[in-house]
Amino acid sequence: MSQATRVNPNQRFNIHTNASRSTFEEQLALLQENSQKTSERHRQKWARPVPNINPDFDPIIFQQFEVDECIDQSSSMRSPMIRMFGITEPYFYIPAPVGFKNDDIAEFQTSLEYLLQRDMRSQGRQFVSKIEINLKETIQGYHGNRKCPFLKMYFSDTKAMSLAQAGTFKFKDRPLSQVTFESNILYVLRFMIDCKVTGANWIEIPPKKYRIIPLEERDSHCQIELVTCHAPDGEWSKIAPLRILSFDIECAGRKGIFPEAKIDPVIQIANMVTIQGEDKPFIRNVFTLNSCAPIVATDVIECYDQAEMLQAWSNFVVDPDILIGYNIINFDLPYLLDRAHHIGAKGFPYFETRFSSKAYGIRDREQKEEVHHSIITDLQNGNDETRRRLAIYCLKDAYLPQRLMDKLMCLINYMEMARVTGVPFNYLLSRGQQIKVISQLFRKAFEQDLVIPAVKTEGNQVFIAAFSNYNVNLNSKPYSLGTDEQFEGATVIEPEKGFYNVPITTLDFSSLYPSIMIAHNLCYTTLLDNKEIENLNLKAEVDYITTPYNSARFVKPNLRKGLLPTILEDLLAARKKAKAELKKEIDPFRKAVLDGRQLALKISANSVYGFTGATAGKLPCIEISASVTAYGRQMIERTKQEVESRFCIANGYKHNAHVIYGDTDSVMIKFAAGYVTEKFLNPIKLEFEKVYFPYLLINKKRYAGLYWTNPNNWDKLDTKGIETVRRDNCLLVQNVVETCLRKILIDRDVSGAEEYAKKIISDLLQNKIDMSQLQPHSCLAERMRKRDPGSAPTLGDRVAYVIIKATKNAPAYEKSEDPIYVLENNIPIDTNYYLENQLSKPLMRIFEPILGNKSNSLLSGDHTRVTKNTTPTVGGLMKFAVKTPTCLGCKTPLKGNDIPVCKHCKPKLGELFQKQLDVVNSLEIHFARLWTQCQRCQGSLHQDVLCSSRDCPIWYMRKKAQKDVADATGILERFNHAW
DNA sequence: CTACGGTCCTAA
DNA sequence: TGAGTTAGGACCGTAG
Repeated sequence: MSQATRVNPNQRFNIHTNASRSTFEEQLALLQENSQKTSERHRQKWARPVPNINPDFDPIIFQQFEVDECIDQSSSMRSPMIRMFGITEPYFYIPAPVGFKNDDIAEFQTSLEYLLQRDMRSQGRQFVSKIEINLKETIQGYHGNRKCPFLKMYFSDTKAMSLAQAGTFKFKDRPLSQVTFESNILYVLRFMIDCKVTGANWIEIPPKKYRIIPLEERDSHCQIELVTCHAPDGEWSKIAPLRILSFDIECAGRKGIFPEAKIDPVIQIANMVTIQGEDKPFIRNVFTLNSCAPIVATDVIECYDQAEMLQAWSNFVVDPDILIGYNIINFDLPYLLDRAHHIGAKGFPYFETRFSSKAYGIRDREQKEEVHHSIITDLQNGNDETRRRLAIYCLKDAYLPQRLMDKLMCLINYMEMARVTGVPFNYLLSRGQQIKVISQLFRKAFEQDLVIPAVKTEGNQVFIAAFSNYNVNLNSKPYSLGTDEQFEGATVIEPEKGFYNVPITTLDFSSLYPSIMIAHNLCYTTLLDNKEIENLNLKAEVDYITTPYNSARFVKPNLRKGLLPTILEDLLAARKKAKAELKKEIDPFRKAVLDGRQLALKISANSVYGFTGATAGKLPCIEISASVTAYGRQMIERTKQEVESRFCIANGYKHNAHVIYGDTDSVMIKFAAGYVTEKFLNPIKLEFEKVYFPYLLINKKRYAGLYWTNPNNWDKLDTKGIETVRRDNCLLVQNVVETCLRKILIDRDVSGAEEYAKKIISDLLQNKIDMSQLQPHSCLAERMRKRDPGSAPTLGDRVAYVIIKATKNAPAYEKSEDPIYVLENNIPIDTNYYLENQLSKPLMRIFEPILGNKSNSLLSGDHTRVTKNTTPTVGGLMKFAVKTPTCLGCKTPLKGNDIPVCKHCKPKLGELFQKQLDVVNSLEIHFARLWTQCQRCQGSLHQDVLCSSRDCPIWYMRKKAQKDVADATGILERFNHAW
């Protein structure tokens, strides 16, 4: 097939896209009245070439990204339809009653149909399409590999199906099994599994198997009957040239009030469209309300009416595959939709159906540099030059190449995940981990004629499906796990805390839990109970194993190879393959794809264990998960023993090995004092792949060390669980701890680290630490700071705050204050609080193992006795205290602000004036420098600074510098009264 | 003052 | 058709 016949992925929206394209063109004519040239350029750029394909000769090949479910309105059946793929009918299974024959189907179907029509309150329609008998096996438990008859029941719609599966079945007045099979799987996923479609794979529709639907028939039935689904390997692991629309909006908020869609207009929308794989955007434009001066390499679309602008934009957004932008899910998109609704802009319904109903997105907590709301309005209300400045700002937010690249890599990882697990792309964003395991489980089960029960949970007790065909107790049997109980997890070896200035060897099991499941054949399909052991006359150790968890028993692979072990083997093998290919690959983009793939495979393998242990989940099996962890505990314990008993002086080695720590699947080993000899290295060469040297072991799950994988260079500073990797600490703590660790572990300079820590403490007590460093820096705080109408923090949100001085033992809520307020009102920060409550403990934890008792001097030395230039305060009353003016020479209180000095200091007036002038000058220089820095960050030296991001450290410094200048100038002015 | 439970985040 | 697991440190507020 030729390149020309390959169709863009969005061809899947044939019906809708064509429809919108016609209105798009209509509305373009409208737009042209305003800006003919520009819109013409747009149309040419945006519109995907309508491919000239002939259904008789050309196949359609595309990478599908979305599979969804809708009702086919045109069909008299109102059939459910998977868009672009065709029609499939939902179904589920129940075990057939004993003795059920093909002849019984008609009678059964009639009775079921009757019940459904009654319950659906619809007499004329047929709900049960078909019932057939299939030989299947339940996934739950080993039953001697016997297949049994199941009734596969097809329905005309999903609602009827869910009604049927919730009801009680009867046949010839005998109640049937309450347990249904495969009735609780998402319809879309069901379809994909049955058709062997995986997320983001390539679909090929051969010639003559489709037809191009004329516009006037665009709602009619899709005629595609046969498609080829390419498994995502080799050639078909490629990625379609996606169109990525990156955009940003600006709203004209009222002064000091967060913009609300009902009131405040959208004034600009900047857009960039990039094709994946190309480094420059091929469309760069900005829609502006009112006139706007030209911008280089950018189409400026001037609109003179709010509704017109929104319409023009919604028409512009015909066909992107991916939308990105700062917080567009939570702010930009909802705002646009609300606004369009409010002002009655036309053309949004289409837009709405595509982007609002399924609003899902990759969580994006980046901080946008904000233009202050009041400034936006001023710029908007200015002339076309000021609006141009705003537009440039808006464009800058829409396009950041690095961000684009990051998002793309992220996208690739997701895509690989979709392909590996088989779920549609959007599930990865909107669903959890379970669905991925379910998808794989159903796929593999399908191949082996296994059916999966829809388990019912009652409280915390999970009931296994039980039914007559297997002669298992018809009354459901609860798991051995009682209500509220948790199963035991992994072992964490008690750490021998301390600083190790010797190489610490680490051994770890790769993919421990998956390997355990494979090695011991742990699976739903291999789990045994007493009854089956008796029935099938199975022999312990010969036919089955008993795990260390409550004597759970599983048959050996020769009787039946478990489904989970098969899935895991496939995943691990695929990962091995991906890693091998990754090693050979040179092209960076394909490298990233492969890396994403191997990562996806690893995560997939690891989440199988979690799935079996999810008591509130779809198919929990504590026998499996608890056996896995029980084996794991045995293994780590044994590893410790083996290492210590084998590598010891008694066995002819030079040193005794000693396990100083271990967690779940790893052990850290110290080989006595000093170095490790060559002779000793040899026999366990492979295991020396990873070494920490030096190594600081602080506590369980808390350590840091220099990580080596080859003897010549260290790879990285690895820190686990320490403040540096935790997001709930303020920046000051993170930075200090990080720097101290680097100095100690990399530079091996303990005293340098001490000095550094002392300097920081001294700076802190002298108020020299910038405020942005003192704010809690958790992701919750960021979430709270998101642009959010009404902007009042909801319960549970964390607010940006700093701790200020208040009366001793004042409750925390009296001591915390908004940083902006603090800055503007000169409220003293409680530096001691930060030292005692935030900095001291983390620092002590690091220095204590190295310095012992000496480390106390860090917190009590001379550096802590600096003069504190803060005003003493009395709680909240401080706000009302009137500051008494003092003499600028000797600080004696004065009667009024009119004079600068007392009479004793009057002779020094000139000298004091000069001094103050110097102060003002140097502060102004400092301020100017920060100003320039902000301008540089903004990308231009010729404009005012618009940024007021609360996260930017420079911003706080600048704000503080500005205030310092103002204060110093105020003092200077007092001299005016003297002459 | 300590003990304890709740919250948050991380290790694996 | 809502949700992977357990172990565990650090911190905070409160009960006693």
